[in-house]
Amino acid sequence: MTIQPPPPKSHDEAFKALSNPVRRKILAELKNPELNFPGQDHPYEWGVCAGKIEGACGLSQSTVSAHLSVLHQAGLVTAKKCGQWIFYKRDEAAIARLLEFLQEAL
Amino acid sequence: MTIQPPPPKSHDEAFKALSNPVRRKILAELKNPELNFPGQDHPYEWGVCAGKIEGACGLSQSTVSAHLSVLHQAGLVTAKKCGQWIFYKRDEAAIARLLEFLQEAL
DNA sequence: GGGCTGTATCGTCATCTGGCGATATATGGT
DNA sequence: ACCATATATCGCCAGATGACGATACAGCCC
Repeated sequence: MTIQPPPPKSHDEAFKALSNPVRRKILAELKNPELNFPGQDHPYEWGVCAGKIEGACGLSQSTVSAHLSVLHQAGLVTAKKCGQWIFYKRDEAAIARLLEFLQEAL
Repeated sequence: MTIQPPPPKSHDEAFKALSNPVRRKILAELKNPELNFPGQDHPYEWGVCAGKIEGACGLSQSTVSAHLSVLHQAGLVTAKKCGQWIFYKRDEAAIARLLEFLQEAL
C-alpha cells in the first residue's frame, strides 16, 4: 500500500529537499528507472526499490534511506510498500507544480 | 563599474545559492525595486543599493552583505559600483537559463 | 588630512547537515 | 520458531551554514 500519502507539502520544503545534490541526482535518475537501476526483478511501474537506489548512489544504506525519506516527506516521490520492499517513484504532478512555482517565485 | 563580471557559473552553484530562503526572498523582491525598496535616491535602473536591501531584510549589515555576495558569486545578480554605493540587480538572463536547466534537471 | 558613509571581511558561535555503523522493525521463507 | 532480507531509525561526529558584532577598506565632503 502507499505509505503516508503526504499532504500537499509546502514548496519551501520541496526546495529544501532539492538543495542537496544527491537528492537531485536520485530524483533525476528516477526519470529513467530501466536505464539507471537495471536488473530489478519487479515491474518498474511500481517504482524503484530502495535497495536499487542505494546501489546506484555509492553511499551507505542508512544515508540513502534518509535521503529517500526527505524526498518523500517533501512530496517529490511516492513510496509504495510491497511486501518487504518499498518502491519509490517520482510524483510528476508535484514536481510540475514545483516548477510552476519556481517560475513565479524566482 | 560592474564588479567582477562573474564567469558563467555552474547551475549547481546557483542552486546552492537559492537553497536559502533569505536569498530567494531578496531575489524575488528585486523584481519590483520601486515597490519593495522605496525611497532610493538613485535611479532604479542602476539596481538597488546594498543598504536598501539590508533595511528590508531585518538582518544585520554583515549578514545581508554575505547573502548578496553569494547571489553575486552564483551569477544570479549583477553588482555595479557607483561611488560609495553598490547596486544590485537581477541577472534575468542567468535566471532564465537556470529555470531552463531546472526543467531539464528536475 | 580627518571624519562620515556605504560595503566588505573577519572571528566567533550555535545550529543544521550529511555521512557512518549499529541497531530496530517488518516481511518472507524454511 | 528461527533466520535472512529489506528498510528505517538511532547515536555520533565532522564539516557547512548562517547569524552577529567588530573591524577594515573605499569613496565622498569639509
